[in-house]
Amino acid sequence: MGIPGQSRRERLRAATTAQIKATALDHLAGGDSNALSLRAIAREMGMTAGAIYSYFDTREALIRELIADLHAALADRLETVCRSASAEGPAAAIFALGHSYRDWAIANPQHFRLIHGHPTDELRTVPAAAHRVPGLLAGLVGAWTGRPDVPEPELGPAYHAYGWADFEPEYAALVHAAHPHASPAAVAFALRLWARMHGLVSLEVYGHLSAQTREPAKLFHAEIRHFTQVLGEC
Amino acid sequence: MGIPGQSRRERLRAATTAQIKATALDHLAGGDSNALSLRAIAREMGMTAGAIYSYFDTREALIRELIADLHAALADRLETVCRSASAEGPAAAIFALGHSYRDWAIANPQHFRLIHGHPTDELRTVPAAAHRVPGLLAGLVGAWTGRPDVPEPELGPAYHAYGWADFEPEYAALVHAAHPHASPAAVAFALRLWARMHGLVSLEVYGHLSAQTREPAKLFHAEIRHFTQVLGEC
DNA sequence: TGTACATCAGTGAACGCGCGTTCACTGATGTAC
DNA sequence: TGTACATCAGTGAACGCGCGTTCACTGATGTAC
Repeated sequence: MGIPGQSRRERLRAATTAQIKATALDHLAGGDSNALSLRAIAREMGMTAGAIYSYFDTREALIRELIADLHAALADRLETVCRSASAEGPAAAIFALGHSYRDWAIANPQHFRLIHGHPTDELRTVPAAAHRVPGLLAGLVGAWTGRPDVPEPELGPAYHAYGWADFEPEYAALVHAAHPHASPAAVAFALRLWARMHGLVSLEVYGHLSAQTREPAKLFHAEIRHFTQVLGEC
Repeated sequence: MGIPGQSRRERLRAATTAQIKATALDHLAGGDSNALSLRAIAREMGMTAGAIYSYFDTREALIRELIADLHAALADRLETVCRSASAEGPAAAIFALGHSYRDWAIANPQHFRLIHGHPTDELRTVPAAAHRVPGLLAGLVGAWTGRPDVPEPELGPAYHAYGWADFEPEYAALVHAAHPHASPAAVAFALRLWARMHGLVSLEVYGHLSAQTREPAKLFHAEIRHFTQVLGEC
C-alpha cells in the first residue's frame, strides 16, 4: 500500500483523513438521529477536537466530502453490479442495479439519508459523482431502446415529446458522450425509473412504508419488473 | 368563532397553541436549514422560552404535533381536490391528486421535509393522518379496477399475486372498510403510485433533480399519465 | 553520521454561543358565595 | 354587586450542556548540509 511518490507524512495524513471520515460515518450510523459532531468524532478517535482542523477547514467541508464519497461509493457499486449483469441482457442489468440500490440503502440508511435528505442548496456545489447514477440509468435505457429519437409510446399523443432542451446541458452532454444513441425520451424514462426506485426506497428507509406493507421488497421487485416490461414493448 | 362550551381561557389557550405551531412552521420555512428551536419561536412571539412549556411538554412533543398537523392538512387538501375531480372520472382524480401533492410540496418544501425526512422511529407513534394519503390512493385505484381479485396484468406470470397478508392489518382494514372491492393487487399498485409521486417530488424538493432536468413538472406529468394509461388497460 | 533548522500533527485551554428545561414568582383572569 | 379565593399563562433568572472554532504551544518527524 501507499502510492509511490507519497512521503511517509503524506501517507499518515491520508490515513488519518480516511479514519476521520470513517469514524464520522460510523458515528452517524450508530447514533440516535444525532447530527455529526466534530467533538464526538475526535473523542472516538482519542484526539482533540481542534486536531480535526488540520484535515478539514470546517465541519461543513467534512460533510461535503462525506456526501461526495458516498455518492461515489454508491455509483461505483452500481456500475460494477451493472457491468457484470449486463451480459444477461438489459433487463437483468436494470434488475441488478435496482436491487443493489435498495440493498445499499437498507444496509446504510443513515448514509442514504445523508446523501438524499440534505437539500443541495446547503452544499455549495453538487458533487460530480451525484450525476453518475442517473447517468448510468440513462445509459441503460438508452442502450435498450437503441435507436435515436425513439418515440415514447406510453406518453400518448396528447403529450409532446421530449427534446434535449428539457435537460440540463451538462447532464445531456454527459449522457450523450457515453451513449450517443440515447434519445431524450429514453433519458426522461430513465429519470422516471430513478425516481421510482428512489421513491420506494426512500419511503422504506424513512419508515413510511412499514405502516402499509410488510413486503417492501416485493413491491420494489414488482415495480422494476413492470418497468422492464414496459420498456420491452418499445 | 369559538366552539360553544369553550371558556374564554380555553379559547385563548387554543389560539396561543395555534400561534406557536404557526410560528414554528414559519420559522422552519424561513430559516437556512435550521432545526426548530423553542427559543427562536418564543423570541418571534415576544414570549419567554419557558412559556412554551405551558402548551407543550417538550420540544419533541411540539414536533410530533406539527408532523401530525401537516399530515392532516395534506390529506385534507388531497381529499378535497380528489372529491371535486372525481366527477370527471378516476383518471382526472388521480391527475388532480398527483399535481396537488406536488404543488403542496413545492410550495412548502420545509413542511414536506419535516413530514418525510423524519425517520418514523424517532416519532414514538405514527400519526393516524399518515395513513390517509396511501388510503386515498388505494381507494382510487381500487374503485377504478372495481371488481374483487382483479389480476394485475403488468406483474406477469412469473410473479405471484398479492394477498391481503402482504399488508399491515390496520392498513388493509382501513382500505377494505372504505372500499370493499379493492383487491390486494390494486392496493399494491396504489402504493407504487404513491412511491412514484413521492420519488419524483422528493428528488425535486431536495434539489437532486435540478442537475438533470429543467422541467420536473413535465416529468411528473408524464409519470402520472403513464400510470393512468396502464391502469386503464386493466 | 551528526548537527541545525523547518515542518506540521496534535494538545489543551479558552472563547462565545444557543440550546432545552426547571422553578419560584407575579399578576391578570375566572369562580363561588 | 362585591369580596375572597383559585387558577394558570407568562416572567426572568438560572442550570448544565455540547457545540464549532481559534490559538499559542510542544514535540516528534523530516530535510539540508
